[in-house]
Parts: sequence; C-alpha cells; structure tokens
Amino acid sequence: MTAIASEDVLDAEALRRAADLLAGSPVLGVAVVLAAPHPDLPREAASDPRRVRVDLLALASEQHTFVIHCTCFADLRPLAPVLAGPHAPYVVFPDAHFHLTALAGLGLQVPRVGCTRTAATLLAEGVIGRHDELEISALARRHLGAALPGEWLSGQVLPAWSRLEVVAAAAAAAPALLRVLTPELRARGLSRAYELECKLLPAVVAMEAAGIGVDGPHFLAIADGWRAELQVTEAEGRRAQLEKLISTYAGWPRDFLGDDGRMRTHLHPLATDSGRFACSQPNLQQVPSEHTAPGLRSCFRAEPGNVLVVADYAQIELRVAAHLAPCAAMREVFHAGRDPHRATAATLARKPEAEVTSHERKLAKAVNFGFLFGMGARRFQEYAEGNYGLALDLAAAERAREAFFSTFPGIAAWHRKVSALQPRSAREDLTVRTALGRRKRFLAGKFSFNAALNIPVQGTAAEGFKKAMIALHPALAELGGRGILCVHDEYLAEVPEEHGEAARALVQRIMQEAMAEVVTSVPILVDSRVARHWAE
DNA sequence: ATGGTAGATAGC
DNA sequence: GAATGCTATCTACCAT
Repeated sequence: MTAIASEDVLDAEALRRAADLLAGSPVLGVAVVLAAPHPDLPREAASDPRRVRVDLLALASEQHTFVIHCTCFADLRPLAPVLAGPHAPYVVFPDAHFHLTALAGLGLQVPRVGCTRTAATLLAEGVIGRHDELEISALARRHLGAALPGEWLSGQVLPAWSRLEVVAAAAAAAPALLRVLTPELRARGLSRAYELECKLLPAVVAMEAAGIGVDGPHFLAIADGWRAELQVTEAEGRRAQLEKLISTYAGWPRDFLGDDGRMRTHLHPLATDSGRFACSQPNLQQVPSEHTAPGLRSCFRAEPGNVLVVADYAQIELRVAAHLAPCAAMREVFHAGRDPHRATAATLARKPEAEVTSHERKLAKAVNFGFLFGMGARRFQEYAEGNYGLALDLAAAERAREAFFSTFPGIAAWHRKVSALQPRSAREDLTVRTALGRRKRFLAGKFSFNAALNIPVQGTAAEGFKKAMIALHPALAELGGRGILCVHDEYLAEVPEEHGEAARALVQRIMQEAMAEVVTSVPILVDSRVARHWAE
C-alpha cells in the first residue's frame, strides 16, 4: 500500500506520479488532497481548498485505469484540462463520499489518505454495515474494471456529470457487477441483500430527480414567524427550540429549492449500519412534525393537477420484532387484529382490553416502544416524560416493564437470548443479521446489547420497505405517477389527480405485499391517504 | 483560522 | 445485571 503525499496540489505532475505508483504495483488506492488553491481550478474550489480532495483509486493497475473522486464541483468542466493528462482514461465522479480513516483501518499509516466510495462500490458497501465495508469494497474494486460498461473507460473525462447521473450509471453497471460478485457474496450470505440494493438504485435515482414541490413563500413566512416568536419569548426551552428550527430549517428554500419550485435531497440507501436510508442536503427525513412546527409540512405539496399519496406502515417495528423474536403472544395480537398498546395496557391495569382508558393506552404505547429494544426502567421514566408527558416514579416504571414482558414473553426470551451473547463478545467478534442476511458485526469488546436487538429489526423493516420501493417504481409510472420521498416507514408519491384513489390503493397493496415477503408470520398493515399536502 | 468532537435536538 | 436503536445538522468547545 502506497500513498502520494497528501498535501499535493493536483496537477499533471501529481497525476503522473500517481500513475507511476499504480502501474504494476500492489497499490490499491492513492489519495491526493489539495491544500492550496490551484490556478486551474474553479474559483469556488480555490476559495475553499479544504473541500477539494481528489482521490485516485486504482481499479486495475495493469490497465492504468483509475477513478477520480471530487467532492466539490457542481460543474466539472473546468477541471477537464487539469485531468486530461497522458494517463487517461479517467472517470470523474462528483460529490463522492470520503472515508479518510478507512485505509488507516487497514493498518496504513499515512495521514489523510482517502479510500473512496466509487459509484460501484457504493453498491457493495453498506450491505454489510460500515464496520466491515472494506472487505466487500475490495471485492467490488477487484472486479470493477471487468464490470463497468465500456464507455466508462473511454478515455474521456465525462463532462459535468451530476451526482444523479453518476448514481444512474452505477445502477446501469449493477447487473454486471452483481454477476461477477455473486459467488463471493453468496459465500458470505450477502447476495440477497446486495441484489436488493442493486435493484433499488434506479428507484432512488428517480426519486432524487423528481424532488418534491414546496411552497417557498409560505415556508419563509413560517420561518419569519419563528423569528418573531423568538423576539417575544422568554421561556428558555421554547427559545432553544425556535433557535434550532431557525438555524436548521429557515434556509432551506434559499439553499435547496430549485427554480422549478421543487426541493431535491440526497438519499443514501447504503449509508447506515441498519440498512435504513440516510438523507442529507437537506435531510427531508427530519422535516419538523406538525406538533413541532405547525404548518411546515403543509408547504410540501403536489403540483397543480396532481395529488400526493402518503402511506406508512402501522407499528412496523413491533410487527417485525414479533416475527423475528419470535413472540407468539404479539403475533396473536396482530393476527386477531387487536391493538398491541391496548393489550399491554390491559395487563398493566389488570382489566379487559375493552375497558382500557385513553390514558392507560397512552402509557402502554410508551411501554411497548420503550422496552422493546432493551430500555431500562430509569431511562423509561425520562422517555415517558419527554415524549408522552407522563410523570411516573421508578416503581411505576418497573411495574410497566414487568407488565410489558409478561404480556409478551417471547420478547423477554429474545432479550435473554441476545443477552447470552454478552460473555462471548469480550473476546470474539459477533455478527447479527437481518431477514435478508445483511449483517452488522460487533468487534470483540464492542458489543452492544441494545443495538443487537434493534439493528435486525430496523434493518428487516428497511428491507421490506426497499422491496416495496422497487415494485412501486414501475407500477406508479403506469399511472403517470412517481415516488418522491421515503421516510423509513413512510412513502410519498405524486400522481395525476384522476388516478389518486387508484394510486393510493396500489401503494398500500404493494407496500403490504412487499413487507409480507420478508416478514412472513405477522400481518402487515399500511395506512394511506390522498392529499394535496404532506401534513394531515 | 481550521479541524475534530460532544451534546442537544430534528426525524423515524 | 443493566442496557432503546438508527440518522443529520447545529452550536459550543478545544486543539492545532
């Protein structure tokens, strides 16, 4: 493993040295980090050299082929003359992600060397979780030269590729890469999860490209309302909340609203340990709720002539947990169409489910969500207070915990089983898996009981959801519609007004069926509605 | 000034 | 024996 000096300015000479290092050597990757403005670089880069990090990644050293990552340019054309040296071909990926510590994790003692996600290794990593992404990235890297379509290696710097085009190209390359990698993925039990991610990419590309319609003036008016309220508010708690809203959200229309009145985000299907999506710039998965910022979600709306379909899974984590644990009692609740919160409340209050009051049910809801993933009584007190406005003493919290576990003994057994892994975890690595085999590895001494409970459940739910997204992509297109956002267990589509009801039924059915393929022992329910705005 | 991290808080 | 988890983004703070 070799690295070029990290503070080099990217110029023809630096590229030449990189090529020499790569040629016929066991070098896997070379990073060039620009630390000083370069006269040939665009002004936006020169003004912020920190952001100009260009990575070179050897794909197949014998072919002198490498991939260049660049994080900061919306338009890559100004870079073309810099990159068009004698050592082409290059492929340019704007807006790649960096793992500056990744090679260090391999024992490479070179500061500031980056190991990047190429558009294709993007497909591979994450399937197994970030802790061991390098193993699978190296696999993809080894096969990448053979798997990429020929035009990628044409010797041309691809001009001004948008991030979307890059991901789209990765999606196009996915089948070939999948074929090559399948035997090794299968040996690791990862082929189903990997195949899912490959199939998902086109739907993600379309969703990012679509964006979501936003009423900019209304959004800004609401933000002005926050500022006005901050002026006259004394209460420290409310002030802090308003400051958070202003600093995080007020600039969204300016920063992210396109000329066409649509806001586009970056979705990252492979960026989390669990398999859920990450989302950034802006993070549309954390738009404040109606409770926190009334009216804000109403700014997210359908175009004239269209409607939104908004659908979300009902109690998905409880259902997945009932399936995975397994917990017969909880499965029975769902099979009978009963309410799991009412069931817990009945145990807690020692009365029939039919006589449970709304306050008792509210407490039980906190109990079910809180204790499912290993929360303790102490923490539950804060949780119930903070999220549900329920004040209870430690003894009451303990009673609630016992009521939960006696209502769902299968969940208690599941916790005991995972807890039993603890002694081994001090000296050996442990792995937990989702339904499709995606894995999360805990290195020796780094085991987390709670994460070992949570990640397979979260991840399995994410897999069912991703299956639904794959199926919905072509199905909605037949109605002239499209998916526009996904928020963990919630899906937003935009369809022509005349197909609103048909699309609602379609989305609900496909989401239910897709999740049922993964979660086979518990009925799956999706709530859905047709609306002009995101908010209810 | 730049860079890294901790804690709080937005979402699920 | 006890233990929610997964994120992104902002502010504050400390080290260089």
